[in-house]
Amino acid sequence: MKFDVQAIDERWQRYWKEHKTYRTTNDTTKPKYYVLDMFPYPSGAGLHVGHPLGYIGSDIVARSKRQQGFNVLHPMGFDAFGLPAEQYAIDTGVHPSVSTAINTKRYQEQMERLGLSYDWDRAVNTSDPNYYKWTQWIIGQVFEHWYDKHLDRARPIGELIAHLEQHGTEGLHAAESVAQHCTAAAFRGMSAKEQSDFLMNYRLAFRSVSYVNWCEALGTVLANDEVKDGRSERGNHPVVQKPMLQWSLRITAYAERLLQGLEEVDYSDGLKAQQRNWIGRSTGAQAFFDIQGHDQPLEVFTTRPDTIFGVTFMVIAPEHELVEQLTTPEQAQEIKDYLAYVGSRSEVDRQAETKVTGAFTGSYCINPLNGALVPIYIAEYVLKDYGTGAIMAVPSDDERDKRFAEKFGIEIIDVIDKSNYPGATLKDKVGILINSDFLNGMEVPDAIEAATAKLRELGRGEEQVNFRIRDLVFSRQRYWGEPWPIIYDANDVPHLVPEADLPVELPAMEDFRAVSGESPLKRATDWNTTPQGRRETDTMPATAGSNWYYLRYMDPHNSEEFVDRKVADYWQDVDLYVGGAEHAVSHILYSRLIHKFLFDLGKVPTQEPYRKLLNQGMIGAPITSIQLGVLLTEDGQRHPVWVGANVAEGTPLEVEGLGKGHLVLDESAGTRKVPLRIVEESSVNNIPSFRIYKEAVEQIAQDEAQDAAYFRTVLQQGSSFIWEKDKEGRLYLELSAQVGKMSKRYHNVINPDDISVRYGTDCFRMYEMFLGPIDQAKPWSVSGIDGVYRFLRRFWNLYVGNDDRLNVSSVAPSKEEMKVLHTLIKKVTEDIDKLSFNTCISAFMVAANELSRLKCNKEAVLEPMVRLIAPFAPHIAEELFAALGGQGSVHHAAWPEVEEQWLVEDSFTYPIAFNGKTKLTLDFPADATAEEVETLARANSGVQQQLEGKAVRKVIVVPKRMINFVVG
RNA sequence: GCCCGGAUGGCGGAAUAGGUAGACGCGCUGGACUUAAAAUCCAGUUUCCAGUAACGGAAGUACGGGUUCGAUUCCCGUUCCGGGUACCA
Repeated sequence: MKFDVQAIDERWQRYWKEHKTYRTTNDTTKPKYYVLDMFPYPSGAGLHVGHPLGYIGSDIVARSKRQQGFNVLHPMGFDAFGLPAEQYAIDTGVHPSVSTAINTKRYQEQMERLGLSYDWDRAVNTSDPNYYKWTQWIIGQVFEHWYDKHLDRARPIGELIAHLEQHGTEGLHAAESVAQHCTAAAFRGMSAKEQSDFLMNYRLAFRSVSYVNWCEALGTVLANDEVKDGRSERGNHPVVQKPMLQWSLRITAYAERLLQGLEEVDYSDGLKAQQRNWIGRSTGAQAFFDIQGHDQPLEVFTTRPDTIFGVTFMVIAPEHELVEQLTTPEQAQEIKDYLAYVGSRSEVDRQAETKVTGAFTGSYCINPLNGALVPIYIAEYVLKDYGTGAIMAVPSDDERDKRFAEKFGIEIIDVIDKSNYPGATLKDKVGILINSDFLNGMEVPDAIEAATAKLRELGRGEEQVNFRIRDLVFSRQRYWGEPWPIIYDANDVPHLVPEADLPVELPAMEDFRAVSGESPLKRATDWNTTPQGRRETDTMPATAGSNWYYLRYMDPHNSEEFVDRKVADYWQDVDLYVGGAEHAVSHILYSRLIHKFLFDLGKVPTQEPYRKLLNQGMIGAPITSIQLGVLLTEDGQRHPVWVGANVAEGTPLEVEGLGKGHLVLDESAGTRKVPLRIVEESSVNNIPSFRIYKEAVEQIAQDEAQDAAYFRTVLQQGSSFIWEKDKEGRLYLELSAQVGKMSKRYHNVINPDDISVRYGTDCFRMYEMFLGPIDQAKPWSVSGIDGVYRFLRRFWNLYVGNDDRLNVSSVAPSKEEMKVLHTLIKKVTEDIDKLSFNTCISAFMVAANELSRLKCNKEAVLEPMVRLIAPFAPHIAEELFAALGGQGSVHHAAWPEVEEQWLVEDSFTYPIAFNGKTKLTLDFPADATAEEVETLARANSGVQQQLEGKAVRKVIVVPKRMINFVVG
């Protein structure tokens, strides 16, 4: 048996496929364990080395749980709807379903080569009609439900209609977009369209106006990703915020439960904090300010009602519905200009802005507690969707309000005296009220209560809980997504497509461009015209398919239901969910929402989908660039040339054929990305250096890879190369480099394939795990992979002699050998549990080093080690397991048990510290008491030497830890 | 801007109920084996000072403070890097 990693990989991957080694049945007699990876979007660049980091980690857990006797569900699938495939289709004319199928196939092959133990029979694809039928069904159910705040759950819309018909809105406690009131008679008297519009205010999937990035020149809505500095990334056209009628999901109805649910799940504190902040619960008060000369009051939400006597202006969002009415003729131009400015600003820009901007409407409102006249401004720092889109500004107690007041010359009234709280900032809710009438002398918390009570008493406000989270816009004017299963009748009333008619499949189309903001589906008139009426042409966002996919894996072929309740009762929830930190908020939050909704429908047994969550860190790669400079020759000619990144402006240069001159770096100079694949990395005086060699540049001419075509066009931009010579005399150029995200557009995607082929899959797997803690971001580098390869070789040599024959002995192992084995079993078992895979690899290395040193080839030691390494190196483990006579697959063999008897230590090495500094170590019996240890230590000559001439003030002894003499 | 995370030798990292900082691996240096190279094996490798030598001395976990007999670990502040910021997935 040879250590031929390619042959071993191939043999066992074939075996697993043929024997369906990883098939999972819904066998309810075994305890279940569900390990899930976030499924990938199958992009054209293929799998990169960052993907497997999580996949390998979860695979190790899945395999070890399988060996521990669990029925393990470990599936994989594809999040196949999305923007890039559609953009690619627009660019190339290749239908998204075609490119998606190609990419999906490639991803699956790549994953199979990583030896991941997925049950591919359960694979799902969100763009498959058999899958998205159920996405449509679920979202349809969301449409058919409303939220009862009393019972705290979703209820069928029919029950709401019944209530409205009998009682109107009297006694109704429903989650709603705006406060609505009507009597039973009034409701019954409405037309079908009026009733439908009335109900939209309550439906959990509803239509309303929201803002989108509108690009007039492209005639389409753009993703935030496609907008840079208020302009489209493609074509550099202006982008404005435009209101559009869109479908949304009422996630706000579930805000409280999404917050509470965090208590019962095992996510990191940081992640929980991010979710909490996203939900953003705050307690405060609503307050109504009458507007001078208007009937309607201005409603604000404030967390600091106590500061109401310090209100010297009001700010409403530029999109606030009252802006037009409040703008006086004198201020009309100023407001118009400001609105134009705001319209060009993205939300991130608006919130990130440190500069204060705003405009006065010309109107005033009246402080309900002291009757003061307060000017009303609009400003971009107030967001339309947060609270009521209006704030009462207290410049003395809020940083942003203060800057605004200073800029616009508005009065500042101090209302809080913080002199009793040294070091307290404006953010701290502490102090004594001043200049505040009946609140004077109160502490802030009491004043908040008193002010709220006063507002309530006057009928001008009430205590209120507010959430930062906004309803989730769920419409896209795009082709490549699930069509909304909605048909509008002749009265424009939306109706859900009946379950029997699902899925609503995408029509065959060739042109996917959106025109004048309408979905491309609008042009598929054969498809969108039905006897019942016209179809909704908006599609759903990519999150629609991904927020419930973990349920489909449980029962992937069920044609009656998205998942059988009995099957869901068995699998319950995901025990371990592994995926990128970039999904930590939105994806997790949205699937938690859908899960809770399905729980309300009685379709799933649990309140939370993911019991434990692990975010793997991103793997970065160098983004390398070559410098294009200008050679200004003595005759005044300019020649574009490629120069090393280390060559400075003004350096004298000479190029054969062009002549002498010097380097100029001006606006026609710049840098161009170089495909990382053809770059050589080296280090000079321990400083990493990236170079492109002349050979690589010459070879690019025949290179057929995609990035080669790109690079050929780039290289034409320079007429010559200013090569440098390395110590071997090879010609190269120095490149500049920074570490960044692996992405096709940086040409720095590193594929796992080449590495697996060269070193074998097991080496690649162990190397990725050995890089460091799985949850930390790290740069990719292959330096060090040789060390892992050498380890595997050494591990193999414990079993196999130089003659390539199995060489194990049945002789009973020594105590020392058994200690090595059981130390390893203990460490690896514990560390898998802690998801600390890098330290598992180190432990294997330590054990292999020890056993090599001991020249141990005892089967009683080596056989359990094969079962222990199986989750990490599944191919080599199978090979050795079979050679040792194991039956079946090692991946179904039992996990080794720790026998503590081998781990007992007789003595402990104590560090002896003096004033906290360790000076020497001494061995004492492991069972010695603190007093005995101190006596033994004091008797030691080395200790006495240290203590000579010094007074011992205190001795601290922690048995089996350390000893510290405090001297002085 | 706001929210979250991170920072330890030349490099990836190890060690937290606070108790020997640098396990393991890479790289580098020297040696063995070899005609030679590769592979393999052995030794050394935080920095500075001192030294023929030794269980020699000092400093050291991004930076500045604090708590403690003792801090990489806990607390306060700062800097830099990464992720998210609601239509990339």
